[in-house]
Amino acid sequence: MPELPEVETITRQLNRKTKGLKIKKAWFDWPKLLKSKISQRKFKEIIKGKTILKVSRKGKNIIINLSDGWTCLIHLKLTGRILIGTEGFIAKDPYVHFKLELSDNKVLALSDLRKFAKIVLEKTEDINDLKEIKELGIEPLANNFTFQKFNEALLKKEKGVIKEILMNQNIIVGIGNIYASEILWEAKVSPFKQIKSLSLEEKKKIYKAIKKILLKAIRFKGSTIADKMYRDTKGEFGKYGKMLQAYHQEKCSRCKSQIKRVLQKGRSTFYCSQCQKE
DNA sequence: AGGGGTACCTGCGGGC
DNA sequence: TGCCCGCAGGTACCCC
Repeated sequence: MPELPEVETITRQLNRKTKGLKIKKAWFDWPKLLKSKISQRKFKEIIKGKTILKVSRKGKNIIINLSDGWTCLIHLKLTGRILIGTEGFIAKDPYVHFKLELSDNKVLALSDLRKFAKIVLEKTEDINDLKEIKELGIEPLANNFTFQKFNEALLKKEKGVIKEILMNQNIIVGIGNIYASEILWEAKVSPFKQIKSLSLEEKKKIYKAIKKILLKAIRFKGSTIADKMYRDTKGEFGKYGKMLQAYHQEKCSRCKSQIKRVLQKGRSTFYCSQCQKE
């Protein structure tokens, strides 16, 4: 489900609503969610009484810095949600598998229909050595995300098509299946183009589209599409879902041609065959 | 080393 | 109605 705009929205809300609060108790009913080497019992023991110092994002990972040198990492995968509210509000969601009771008597919950989400508890000093963080590519919202940096990142790969490269978290972080299609539509570049065959002009258009699309999607609090799966921490929809130009669309708003759907590496790609010629 | 296939899960909508 | 199939916003791991 969540790509950079959704995770960024959730992270900002989490930081605003839970920074400085204490964790009274941890609860979960799906132990496979914990991917730490730490046991379930130990996890509960460690997290109890910790203060939430800061919540930030690295790629699609939510990073929760705790007191006493501990950090909790959450990845929402396809159907994960973070909800914050009263016990009554949380109880309305049938897929809650993890809860933190907070010192303001609100609950921070992780809901996940498909149970793919994961939680890792690690010493803060070791967090950057985790494989899910260590290998991450460039961050498109960072100040140092210049065209130069983007171009260098693309040079990491000699083979492969642009759509798959945009989704490769080891090259550039945060872009998933929806925004890859949206970015290439905006840039008017074919998703089938081999990385080596891209002109400088095309790479510049993709670079601009990445910044434009991701920032705009964040302004509208992410994309909720027809399945209504994505919600923010209040349970509200992301409004960018209604503004998508390619993903699950019928017609190109620029040239009125049919938007086509094709499988790439098992994932649906949407593109305009007129605007995005190879 | 890196690519392909598959596993991890549940639900929904469409076709027969 | 019911069953089977394909599809879903993402990795992670095994095998060659």
